[in-house]
Amino acid sequence: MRYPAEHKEETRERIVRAASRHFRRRGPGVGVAELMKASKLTHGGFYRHFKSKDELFAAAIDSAFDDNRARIHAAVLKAKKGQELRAIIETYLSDEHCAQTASGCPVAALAQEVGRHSRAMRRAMEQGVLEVVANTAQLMPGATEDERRENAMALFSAMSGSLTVARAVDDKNLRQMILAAARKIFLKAFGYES
Amino acid sequence: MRYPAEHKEETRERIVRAASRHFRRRGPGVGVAELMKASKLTHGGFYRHFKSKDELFAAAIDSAFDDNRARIHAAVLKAKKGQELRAIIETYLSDEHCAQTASGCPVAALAQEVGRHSRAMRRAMEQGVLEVVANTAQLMPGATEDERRENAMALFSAMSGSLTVARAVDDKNLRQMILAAARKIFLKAFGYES
DNA sequence: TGTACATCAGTGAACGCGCGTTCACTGATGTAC
DNA sequence: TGTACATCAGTGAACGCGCGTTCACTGATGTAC
Repeated sequence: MRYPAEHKEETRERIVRAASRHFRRRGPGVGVAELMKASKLTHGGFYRHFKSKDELFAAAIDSAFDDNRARIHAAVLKAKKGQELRAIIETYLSDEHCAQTASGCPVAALAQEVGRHSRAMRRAMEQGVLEVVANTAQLMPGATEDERRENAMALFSAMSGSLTVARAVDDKNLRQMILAAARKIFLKAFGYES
Repeated sequence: MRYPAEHKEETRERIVRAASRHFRRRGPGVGVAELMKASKLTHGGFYRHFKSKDELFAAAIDSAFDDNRARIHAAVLKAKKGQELRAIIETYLSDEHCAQTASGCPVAALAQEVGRHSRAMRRAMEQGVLEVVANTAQLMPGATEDERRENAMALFSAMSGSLTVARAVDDKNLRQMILAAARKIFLKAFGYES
């Protein structure tokens, strides 16, 4: 083989990561040519790496959940003991996360389109959501593991809605008001009386 | 004039209502030809009624918020005294609403795409959201009007996320679990201890 | 060590297709007289 | 009351364009000998 075995795999990864950001910022309608250009390649080479645009889209969702996990993980590490859940809520519903769609949560960016797409997409979304839930359940209130997972599920799905609506409105003050109001009720609902 | 003055306006309304359902079910990508076909018309006549597809899309969002208001209003009317907010939460997060994207909440169906569209779209979404908030604020907990509006804003944005995620996952049981978990935390957060 | 050949990631032109939009036309009905 | 004309919502062919995908080709490098 001409290239070291990792070369092709590295290129693929580069395409997936760039595409993941593009899909989140611009939506699933962004074209293959533009996605390849973002990795300094031309569109013709696309099919050496992916069977179809849909295959890339599914891989991009997975990659986006990696970003999400990293964001949450960083927030938890920085938090004081007992304040981990507060840190997650405040990070997820921060003005920064709201402004950074491209590196942000794939649920808040893509879930509505995924709901209209194929089973494969919905499974990619489902798997990502379940992973987040599994990773954070131990931080949730609840007497049983099931209850903690339910709470994690409810919290993340709900927070994604507040982020989505904040991004969908035109007025900047209203956007911040939505995020602030959401932080307030989630902090209260999850035991942080302010 | 050939037709009674209302004829054209009635046709326009028919197109908007059918398009509103189509956009919610299939996304903003659905074509003009298909939208017109849904009203038993051909695509050529489209521009007698709208300057562009975007103009129809904005009108369709407005129309969708009418459906939303009707759904909420019906739930409130049927509710027992003091249980109005419970009725709203249970209706919005019901399996039925989840299954009926076409007649359902436009925020849960379209807000993510709207966030990527023009100012005009975002304003249509914003206005719809503000109207729901204004219409339901008096049912919310809170000492001041501002507080009640904040709570309404937080509740509706958050519920739309849970509905969106429920629709985006593949597994039917998980879908119902998400809705149930969301109903539980919102009922609790808004004062209905179960 | 040097040379001929094989490999294959990446290139860029080309494809068929469906999109939003335009436009010349139709034909049912209202109006003028 | 009857006839010629004007109106305009709706039709369907056509437009330019960008899309996802295909394909013949390139050229840098690894391998064989």
